[in-house]
Amino acid sequence: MADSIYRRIYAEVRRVPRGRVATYGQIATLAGFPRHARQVGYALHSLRESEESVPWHRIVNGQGEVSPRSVPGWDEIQRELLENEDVEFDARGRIDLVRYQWRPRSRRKAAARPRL
DNA sequence: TCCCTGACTGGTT
DNA sequence: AAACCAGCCAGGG
Repeated sequence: MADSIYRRIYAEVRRVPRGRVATYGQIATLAGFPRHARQVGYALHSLRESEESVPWHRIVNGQGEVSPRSVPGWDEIQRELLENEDVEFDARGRIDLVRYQWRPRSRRKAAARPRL
């Protein structure tokens, strides 16, 4: 299995608290794999029900929007899950990362782009 | 084992 | 602003 890397990714995703979001790139960096944002997406894609403890819905893309997936309808579910956690979407369907992005260590200006 | 595909991102055109 | 392009990695046929 690919767990060595996927495991690290899931572990980081699990750290994202309710009502907050993280970006794919951010998770990749936190997991120790800078520039592997795409792998984070793949890892989440391969999630099974058995891993439902992973809050996949709290992961959004670098622009604060829910990434479109191959299966239509999923994005709506993700948005609902986030709204249930009081995460707000603007008229363009985007989340204000400055306000909602999870910042584990220090709270900085929270650039919309986590430095890779 | 080769080949294809897929929840991304940042930099260039 | 939109389209392209190059990295990046694992799993299934």
